[in-house]
Amino acid sequence: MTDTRERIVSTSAELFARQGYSATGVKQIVTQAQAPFGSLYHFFPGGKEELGAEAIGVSGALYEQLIPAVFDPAPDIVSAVRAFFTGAAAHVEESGYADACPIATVALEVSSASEVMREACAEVFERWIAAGAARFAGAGASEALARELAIALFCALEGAFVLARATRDTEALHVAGELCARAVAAALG
Amino acid sequence: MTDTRERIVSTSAELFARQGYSATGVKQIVTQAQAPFGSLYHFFPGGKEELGAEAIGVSGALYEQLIPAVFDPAPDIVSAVRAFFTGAAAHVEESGYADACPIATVALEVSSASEVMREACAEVFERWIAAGAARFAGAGASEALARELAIALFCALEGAFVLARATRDTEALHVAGELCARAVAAALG
DNA sequence: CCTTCGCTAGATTGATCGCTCTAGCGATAG
DNA sequence: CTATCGCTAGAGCGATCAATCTAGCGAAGG
Repeated sequence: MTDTRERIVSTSAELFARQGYSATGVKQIVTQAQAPFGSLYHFFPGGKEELGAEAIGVSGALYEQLIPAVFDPAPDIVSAVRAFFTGAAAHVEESGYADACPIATVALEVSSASEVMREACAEVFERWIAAGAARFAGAGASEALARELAIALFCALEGAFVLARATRDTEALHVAGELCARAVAAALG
Repeated sequence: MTDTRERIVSTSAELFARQGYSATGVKQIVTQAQAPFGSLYHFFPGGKEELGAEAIGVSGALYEQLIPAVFDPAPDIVSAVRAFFTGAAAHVEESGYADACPIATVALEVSSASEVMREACAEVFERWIAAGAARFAGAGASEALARELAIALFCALEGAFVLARATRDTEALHVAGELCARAVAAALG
């Protein structure tokens, strides 16, 4: 029954994404995960911090799958970029502006508080950017340009998420997506 | 002696910016502000939430002043955009990656938890974007384009802040700034 | 059968949470 | 002088925090 451990991690990932790290209590996690309290500290002797770092990693791996899921079926890379933002906008709106980036909230919170958590977030972000850069490199960009485009796309998306959640409006996602699509077209056209 | 009230607000703004809303306790605020505990609830009967909303407003007004401070002395608007990002990068690095956007962390945290706080954050963001749009409109952009550019710039900056704080690296700020500068030049050139 | 051990189960710890309460200071007003 | 009132001052409230503790369940191995 490693089922319990998995349930704790995925519930943590969900709660951290919606409420942040500090606002989520370990008691809330085990309750919602329907897991015994003792199990949490059996699987994660390092406590909330160790659990948090793993939850970030799981969330990161899960969201990284969105890249091939959106880019593979797209006719070209510019369409893919556009589809990524419109898809994100739809998902944010459908969740009632609760689910945007599953890492960003925690990343900002722990940046000056927990080195372990900060590094976990940084690793996820780096992986996302590397995966994005690989796409742009595959579309003909030099290695340096591909990384720059991936970083720019990441920044536009994360920033738009912040604005979307605060204002309850997907306008920023559409504006940022359109601008990114045009920038990619200009750089690779 | 309205000095005490002011000290509570500015200390709150500082702590919320660095640690986030949930992780900052009211006791920590009054201790650091060297204010009596009772004064907090005298000035803010609504408690932490009322104080938080005001602190966000103060932070927002303070940071809005950076727009004229950077754009006014710049020779042209493209240089101003570039200077804004390099200035932000320098400030983030100097503070040991503690001070980036004073609102974003809180905005993400409270988005699904406190409507009062969420609206306070949204108002600040809207004000920033309106101020930015006014600059672009003054440089010849149509009203619609000016707003789009301001939103894009906001998103790029906020996203770069997220990445910078997580990775302890200003690369994203420089990449995003350069891309924004080029986008503005292309749109207004 | 019995021992071992991974895991469950939750009571309990001290600390801290946001907040309420009473008491009293000090300046102003009558 | 006394009364009023804005503000200071902090003790103390119940609740909740992350974390530790002991106790025991149940399947696997001998």
